[in-house]
Amino acid sequence: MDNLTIKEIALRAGVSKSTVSRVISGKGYSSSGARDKILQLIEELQYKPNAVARAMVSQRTHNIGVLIYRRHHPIASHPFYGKILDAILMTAASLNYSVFVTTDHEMSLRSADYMMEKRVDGLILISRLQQNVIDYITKFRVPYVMVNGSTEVDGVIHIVNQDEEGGRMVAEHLTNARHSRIFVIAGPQTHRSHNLRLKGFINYMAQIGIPVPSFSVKYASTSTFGEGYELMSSHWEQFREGGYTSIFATNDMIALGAMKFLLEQSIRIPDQIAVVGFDDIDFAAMFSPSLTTIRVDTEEMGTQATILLDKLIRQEQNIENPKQLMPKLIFRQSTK
Amino acid sequence: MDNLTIKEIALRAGVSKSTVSRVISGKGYSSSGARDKILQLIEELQYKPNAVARAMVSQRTHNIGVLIYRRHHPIASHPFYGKILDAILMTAASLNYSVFVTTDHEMSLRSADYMMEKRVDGLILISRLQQNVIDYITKFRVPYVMVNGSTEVDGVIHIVNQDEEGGRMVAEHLTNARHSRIFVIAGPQTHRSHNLRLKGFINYMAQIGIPVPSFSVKYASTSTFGEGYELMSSHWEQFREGGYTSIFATNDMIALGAMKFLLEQSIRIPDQIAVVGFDDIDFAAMFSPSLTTIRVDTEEMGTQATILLDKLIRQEQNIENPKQLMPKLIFRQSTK
DNA sequence: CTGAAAGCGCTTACAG
DNA sequence: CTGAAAGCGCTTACAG
Repeated sequence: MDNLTIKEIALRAGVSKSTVSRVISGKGYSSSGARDKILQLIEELQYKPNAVARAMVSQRTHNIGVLIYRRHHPIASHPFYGKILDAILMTAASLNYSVFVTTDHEMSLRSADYMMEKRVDGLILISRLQQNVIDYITKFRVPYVMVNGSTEVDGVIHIVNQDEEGGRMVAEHLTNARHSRIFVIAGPQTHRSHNLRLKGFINYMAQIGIPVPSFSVKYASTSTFGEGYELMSSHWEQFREGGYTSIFATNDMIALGAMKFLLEQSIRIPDQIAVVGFDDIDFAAMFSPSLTTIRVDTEEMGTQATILLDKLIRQEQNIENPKQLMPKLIFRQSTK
Repeated sequence: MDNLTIKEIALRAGVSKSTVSRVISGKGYSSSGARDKILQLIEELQYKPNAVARAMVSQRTHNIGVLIYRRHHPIASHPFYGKILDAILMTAASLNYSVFVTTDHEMSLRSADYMMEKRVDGLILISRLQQNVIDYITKFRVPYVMVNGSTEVDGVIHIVNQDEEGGRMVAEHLTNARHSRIFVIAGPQTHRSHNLRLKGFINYMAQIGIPVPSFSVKYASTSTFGEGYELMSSHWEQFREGGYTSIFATNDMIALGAMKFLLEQSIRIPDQIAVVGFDDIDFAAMFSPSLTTIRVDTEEMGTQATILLDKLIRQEQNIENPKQLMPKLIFRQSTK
């Protein structure tokens, strides 16, 4: 059995390819006699229209590409970006798109190149995309949306969390619980979200008259578990002498790394030290003690991104830039 | 600027489309004069060949599809399958394939359908695919490989871990540390890996004369953290009265859930109870205490799968069925 | 209601 | 070394 084409169906049904095409698409007229026979043949022979040929003529592939940039290894399996990807996958399926997933470590233009050749209908760019990539993609006039990117680009749909507000929430939560000596571990400040989370936190503290001294803030070069552990370990002396009673880390991975170190020192959390993270990755709830954190609605991010991209692709008018997502405090054992 | 095609390049270079096509592909002759001019034009105009048109004529899309089945939500972000996916993504890129990622909750044929229409060059099927899906895919003669599937199908390349051997390793590790009262929490036995892990464990115990009584084995209906926690909680009385000194769970998620419960009861791990999991997901090392487990080489699984699929696609002769991957004991705090 | 023809953007023999 | 022609599997006006 060779590739089954519309031609074969037409032959067997004793009609022309045009007629077959019409009944498949449901557009244009067809006699019920022809229709029944063709439909039956399709069922019987399990004919599937060739999407490649369709894309060729319609100039629409019904494919979208997801480009995720991460310097380090885990990508799809990343506890935060993976969630966004999952939501994209679900939503894309419901809108009848297939999705190409591409990861890029070097942020070379190579992965973008692929997408251009494949002629995807649109692109979702996740995480810290560099300007040259954005320029490049723009040049090809492919519709795209950004999710949790590091930069704001004019006129580009960019789906982000209200990170500054989240930072404020942390400060509020901790100070309400009478903490005033708070140690901060901040992720890479080149990334929009880490930067704003820290900013929101610091501003609130200043406002209520408990300014955060700069020596209380340590900067991590990567937002990883290992880095959280290391930073906590290397500043342990300073921490004890400083009389800190709590820690805010600008993401859960860093917070969890720090907690691991504390637990190994037999510190009781939250009795001796309270800890707050940010993101609400799955592990945050599973860790023991579970981690109080600020939930970022990753599902909504992925869903929104896909829906908006679809609108862009269909050239819908008046697409409004999405509102920034509102984060939410998740109160767990680490501050209870 | 409209879509830039080979026709436009030919026009500007003052040659025919055939010639342009030849210099792009590098096949066939071309005068260096023509070549230089064409190459320059391509560079200047940033021409990208349309992959859809290419696929149309070559009957090769250079796309592969990854089909992951999970009954419950997390898919790409799954700590185990996500890792396999990452490895596939990396390897596929190096072999010049783009990858469609599809997830399916209902294991309907719908997602398989998409793949057939898109005419992917091949498919990677992950996790518990049902027979009807396999039959369906087989009918379309699309090359495919299975990874960590639940069933063995004759003549199908199936990449799996030596789970039975892994189960044996756990038994050996625990008994070497003088544990004889071992409580077992086993994941769904319909899944090949959970089944074999348990089997390997039980057989070894029987061999060395410490048979595992059936009341010491509890079955989880899903292999999740929540289920591990619940099972531990609901059998806590029995556990204490049984004088157990250790736990083996057939995957890390279950083990971690059980540990979380134990820690909440202020049990000291491993002093009072030792715990061993299986998989070595990232979180196993991060948990406090870190979890002793059997590492499954997910990276190798994904890499192998992709390489073998590529061979299948290129119709290479004598492709040998891959050896089952050897697992490895990772000795951590939970049994130290 | 239906068929012939042209075309989507490429590649691949085949002449020259 | 190069160009004209046919074809990959569809869809879409356009006649009839």
